Amino acid sequence: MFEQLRGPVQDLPRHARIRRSGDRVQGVFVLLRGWVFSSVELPNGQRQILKVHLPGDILGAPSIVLPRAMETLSAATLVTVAPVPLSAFGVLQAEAPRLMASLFLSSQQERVMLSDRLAAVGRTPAAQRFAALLLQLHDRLAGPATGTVSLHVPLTQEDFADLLGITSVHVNRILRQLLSAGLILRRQYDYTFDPERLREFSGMPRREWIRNPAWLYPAPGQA
Amino acid sequence: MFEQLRGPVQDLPRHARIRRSGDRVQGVFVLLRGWVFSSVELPNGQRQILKVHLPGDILGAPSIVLPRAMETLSAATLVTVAPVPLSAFGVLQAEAPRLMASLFLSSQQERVMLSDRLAAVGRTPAAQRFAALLLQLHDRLAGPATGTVSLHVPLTQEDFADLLGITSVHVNRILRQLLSAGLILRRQYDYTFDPERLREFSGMPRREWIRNPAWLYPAPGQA
DNA sequence: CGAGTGCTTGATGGCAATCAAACACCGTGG
DNA sequence: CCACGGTGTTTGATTGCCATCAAGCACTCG
Repeated sequence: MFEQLRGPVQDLPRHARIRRSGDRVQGVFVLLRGWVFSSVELPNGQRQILKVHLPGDILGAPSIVLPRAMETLSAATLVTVAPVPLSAFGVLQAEAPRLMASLFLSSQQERVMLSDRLAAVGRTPAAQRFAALLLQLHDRLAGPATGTVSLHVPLTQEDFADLLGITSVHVNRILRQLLSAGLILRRQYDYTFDPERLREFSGMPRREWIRNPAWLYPAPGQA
Repeated sequence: MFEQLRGPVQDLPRHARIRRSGDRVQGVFVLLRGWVFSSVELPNGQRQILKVHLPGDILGAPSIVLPRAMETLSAATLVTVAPVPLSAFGVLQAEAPRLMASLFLSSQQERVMLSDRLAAVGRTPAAQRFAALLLQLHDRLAGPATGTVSLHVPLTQEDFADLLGITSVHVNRILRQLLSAGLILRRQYDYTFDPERLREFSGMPRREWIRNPAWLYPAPGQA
């Protein structure tokens, strides 16, 4: 559906700004390839990364209720994105109400993830948040798994710092702490760990998601 | 619309749990009177309050994508609430697509507010977050104002602590710091301050909201 | 009038920030 | 070919925000 409504595809290098905080909101973007950060910049020059977006994600949706964008969208890797104008939502709303309901649901899912982050940043030490971040990335990239897993995470320690709400110096100390505790292994940007042990350490609950709620898909096959 | 779909009204005393984290999700609630906290509980027994809900708010919406509730809903004051079953969303989706789109928008607004909180908790000292909290409550209760304003906030310092992600002891020290700096006045649970000065101190941007986006309400009067 | 709740203040300690300085790696240009 | 700046990583020393522990006070309520 979005494919018909979206604009021309663009390739952008790492560190490129797809949209800056404060820009007039023209619409949203669809991420087709690569990783994108959505972040907030603070008056003192620091930034807090709100979310790492993976391919398939819709970028910049929260700002559709604002005249000027709240978040900066920046390319964490080489990326491919496509713009989607605001008018697309008008089309969806009129012609695909069920898809609109499904967008509503996915934004609730985003609220759950943001809430978990808020609780973690407010209440748990940085080492546990780092563990939780690795786990969450693995879940989103590969789904639940058992036994030791490997994960390629093309993020610098500076990126981790902005995600976790700490400094890059401290990221390094924590990483070293997890390495010497044997909780993770690392070679370059490849991380290896046991999800079970890491989850226990992180203290984060495992979340199950309802994919097709009964109220939206009344009886399988009738749709 | 919700009035037709909701269940019987209930009155609950302060500290009552409307729904506990982990409960099976039956639906959402509408808050008719009083203040309600939605909070997450952590393994170590601490809690992080995600949001203070004011009358008119929908409670527990994020958990509709989960089999078991993520947030605990607890009464901050004497409250009146009414349950809304999940099936109500099916009715809305089928019969009131525009209302569904409007729910989608308000959940984006919640994402913006959560994002601001996340950035604040991750990146700013507690005194500034306290200032931001007072401002946000004032904006939601009374709308933008100029000159000195007064605000009744029926929250204990323990409540503030769980909202800000600090301890109640530290809330007290920060409150005293703001008082002696002349940024706020307080008598009992009534706070008086100058929004301009407090906003400058807090470092939070002022947010404008789009109420009726063109794509949802194409031409004023046609709807 | 004792128990509970909420507020206040002091002393001490820890997690993480800040400041500082190397080191490795890489692409560029003289 | 090597010098060079830029980016990213690593480690040490010091500082500061906030947690923790502790204790006292005010107020309300059964």
